[in-house]
Amino acid sequence: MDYNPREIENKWKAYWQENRIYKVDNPKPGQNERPKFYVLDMFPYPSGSGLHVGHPLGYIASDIFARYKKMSGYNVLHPMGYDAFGLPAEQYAIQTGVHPAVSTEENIKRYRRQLDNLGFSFDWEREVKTCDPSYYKWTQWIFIQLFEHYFDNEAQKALPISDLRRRFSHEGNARIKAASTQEMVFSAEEWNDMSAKEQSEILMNYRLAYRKTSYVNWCEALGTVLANDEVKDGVSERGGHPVERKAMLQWSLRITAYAERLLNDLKRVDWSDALKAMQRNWIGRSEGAQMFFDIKNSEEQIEIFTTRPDTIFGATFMVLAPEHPLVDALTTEDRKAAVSEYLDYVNARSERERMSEVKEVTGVFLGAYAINPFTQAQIPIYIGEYVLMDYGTGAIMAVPSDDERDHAFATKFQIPIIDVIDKSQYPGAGMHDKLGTMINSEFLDGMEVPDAIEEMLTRIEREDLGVRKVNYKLRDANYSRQRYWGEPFPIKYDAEGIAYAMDIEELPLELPDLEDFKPASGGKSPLARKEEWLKAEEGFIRETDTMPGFAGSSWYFLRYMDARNNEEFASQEAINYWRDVDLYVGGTEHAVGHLMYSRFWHKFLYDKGLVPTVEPFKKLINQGMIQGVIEFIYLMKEKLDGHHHFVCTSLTKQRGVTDFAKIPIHVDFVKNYGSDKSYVNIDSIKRFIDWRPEYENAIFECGNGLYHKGTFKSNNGAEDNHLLTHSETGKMSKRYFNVINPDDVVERYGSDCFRMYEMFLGPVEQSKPWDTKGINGVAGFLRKFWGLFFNKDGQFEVSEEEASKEEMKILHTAIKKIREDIERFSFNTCVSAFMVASNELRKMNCNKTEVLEPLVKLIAPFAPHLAEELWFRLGGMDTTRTVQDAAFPKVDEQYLVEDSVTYPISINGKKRAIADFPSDASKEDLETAALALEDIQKWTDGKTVRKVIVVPKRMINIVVG
RNA sequence: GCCGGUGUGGCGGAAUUGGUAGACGCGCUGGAUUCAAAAUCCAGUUCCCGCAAGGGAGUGGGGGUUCGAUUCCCCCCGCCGGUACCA
Repeated sequence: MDYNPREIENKWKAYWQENRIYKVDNPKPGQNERPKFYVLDMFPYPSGSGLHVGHPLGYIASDIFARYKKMSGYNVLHPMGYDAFGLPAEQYAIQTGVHPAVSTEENIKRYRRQLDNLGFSFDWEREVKTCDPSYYKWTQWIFIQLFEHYFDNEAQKALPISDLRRRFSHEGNARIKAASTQEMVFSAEEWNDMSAKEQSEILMNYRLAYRKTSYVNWCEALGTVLANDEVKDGVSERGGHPVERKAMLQWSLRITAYAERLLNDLKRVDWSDALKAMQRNWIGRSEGAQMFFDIKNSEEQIEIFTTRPDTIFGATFMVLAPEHPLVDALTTEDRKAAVSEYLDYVNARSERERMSEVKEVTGVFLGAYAINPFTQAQIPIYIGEYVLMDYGTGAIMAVPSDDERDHAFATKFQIPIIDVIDKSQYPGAGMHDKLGTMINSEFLDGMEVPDAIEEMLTRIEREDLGVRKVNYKLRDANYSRQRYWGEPFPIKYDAEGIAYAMDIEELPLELPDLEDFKPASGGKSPLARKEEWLKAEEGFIRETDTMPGFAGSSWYFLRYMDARNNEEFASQEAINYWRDVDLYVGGTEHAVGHLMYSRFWHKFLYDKGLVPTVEPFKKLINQGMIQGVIEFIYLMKEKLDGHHHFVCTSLTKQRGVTDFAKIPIHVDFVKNYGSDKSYVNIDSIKRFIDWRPEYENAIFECGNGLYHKGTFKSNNGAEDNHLLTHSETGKMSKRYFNVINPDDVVERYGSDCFRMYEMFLGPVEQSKPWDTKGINGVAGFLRKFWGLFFNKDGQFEVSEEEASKEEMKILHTAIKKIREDIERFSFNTCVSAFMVASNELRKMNCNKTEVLEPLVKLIAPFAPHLAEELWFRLGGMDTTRTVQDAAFPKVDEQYLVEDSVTYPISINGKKRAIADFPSDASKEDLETAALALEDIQKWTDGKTVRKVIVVPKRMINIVVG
């Protein structure tokens, strides 16, 4: 029988499903001797366009690994679900009126069908959907826990708000070191005298989930605020809409409290350096001093943060952020008009403009002066755009001699510049390098910069001018979205506006039905229009914002451990069994968003004693993107015989020619596709236009001259009906005719072939283009592999004869290679090893069970359907339900022992001969034998052999002079 | 700018601790089969010189360490990703 993937794949998919082959149990303690292994994929957002060919890359890799681990004796958790709340479904609802729940459910069905098509070993009985009330009940529950806890900086962990309340009433807050929004000091009496409202406002400063007015990223087009990681280059990551700064009352999560732990614990995880670097960057730790500057004729002080206290003798002015609270108070009468004009200018500028015009220096003098605490000099105070309100203290001491921005500012406003560091000893050092010798700095003169920094920090603390301080770029995470399709906050407000968490018994707070999904007026969520829902309880109103996309995804990996639990987010028994994710596979786009929030939530749950591990994801692999190949033709306009012709050109920018058209061409019309000689001819362009008439204009009517349809000239001027095409690698997109739908590939080649081909493309972590033709190689391999089990008449026929030593060597070489390569996630070389083994066995006409049976087990993680069919035919099903229950083959080293070794023999490092020598030959024997070779004597004749290097089983190198 | 990654045939890529550079696959060339095509099979395929035997060059460029470097070190260049008034 010929290899017919469709037939066998459908058969075994049905069998797996019926027999619940991939169901995974949570064993009772002591019940299951097998060690656990948790393999997780980042769950997808079920978008309307379905799964594309790049998605499955990571899923296939993790599926292979999961199956391999299972066959190696592990109890493997390998679940899948959907990140199902999100903006696209809501925007689709606004456009079409289709309820997000409906479209999301449809998309999920489609995703499921596509995933099933690829033969994954997911345990679907553990499926989670973040939009399901039985799931988001626990998202809400975790939010309440965050609301009910604060972060104690001494204990370096989260503690209950009730503890804090108790301590306040006994001792005030002077001795409490906790992460807080605003710093203030009160005594126990003061606390006890406060109204409930005042107390609640103070507690808000401490809660890990808290509400405050802050400048947020407001996106008018999306009608919602966005988190920092959802904004890229001043526009929204989704949709690319402009984002502006706006002060709003918002929920936030105090992730900054965990900054130090998030940074330090990166040491404990096995992630790529690139990813760790991204997280480190995002956290952005810097050490320095927080210090106060007095102001001339004022009681106020300006608090600044600096990493370079050593340069303070060069601080000749100060700059505040335009939003700084002291701006108004410090502005003198005569400067009011100028300052107000500047503030108008700043407010009118979008985030985008501010970012794109970074180089331009703007600012205005407030009229006030600060006192440099070390020189006692009066230095002018400015406001300027380049100082950001939400980093440090929103104010800086400016040292124009050692900071490019301060320098530019000082130059523009003609402020004195005092050199304080002599860098002449460090010719390569830049302005920001902490190198040099102090000058013009009184007691620091002559000191090296690092020593001067330390000396200043000590003095600042001793003289009570400030304190050592660690600052982070990481900001608290904005947690409110003015949207419908997200988790409602389990929060209600009383008449005074005090926020209360709902009781756990009341959860989930379900999202009510709506007909109209447009945002409500005043930048509010559409939920604000749903009055009966809003005022569900006497005297209380609900929060109308919903939670952001990262809420549900910050803990889903824990839910899989016990996905159907209605009493807890997951039972302690389940969590203590599965513990953490051993292997996590997903894209880099979540490097600072999801991966940071999940770690934060996990650490919080760890503080609460609810999870046993400090980090949720032990090892992480980022799969690369699968790109498309885009074939373009370039047509250049040229006047010939009074007509304009389009002329093919390989150099689009030659001779300053700008009047050309760059047309993407469907690969079906390209000859020699993928090579540098690929071309289209006129006939195929005509066919192309028949097929896509809208392209006729693009091809024949760019420019406005006359032209001859179908007359082309090649690059060298000769008449030709060929047009060279140019390939580029880029995004898969409909407009480039290069989108590959996995379903189509599976339809034609089968899912085993698709799986193996995606792996064969290259290293999982690398981005690479999809090459439509390359798949034939893998398809051919699978046919040949299948053919090993069948005779010339197409009958299944294997032999029980004992396999030869050589055949066993082929098998065990493959086992060794494939085991090692799976362990290091090198799946492309695994496929290659299968090809080598199968080619060699085919040459030997080997059909011995002794070789083929282990080979079937070996390929089972990669091509599960094919393996299952062959396993069944070999009779393996008599002992196991499925090949997945069989043990993954082990290497028997005895078959890998060689009698002889082929040695390359080099003269002065250049290979000159190859010879076989016994593998147990001594170094001396090898040397003698090598020197005796005819091919070698030719090179040594008349020369002195100075040295012979013999590396047993590797090579021999002869040095002659 | 800063941080990280990466650079190997016509193409995707392999070379795991410094030890035969180019595994495996695509593409291409030639042959077999066929009325023909597809498919399949066989052989070849880094580049240059040469009928061949053989020789030379070669892993972005330059230098270094070494008997020996794709691999280690220094400098430079290109590409990809992240980030950017972060004080």
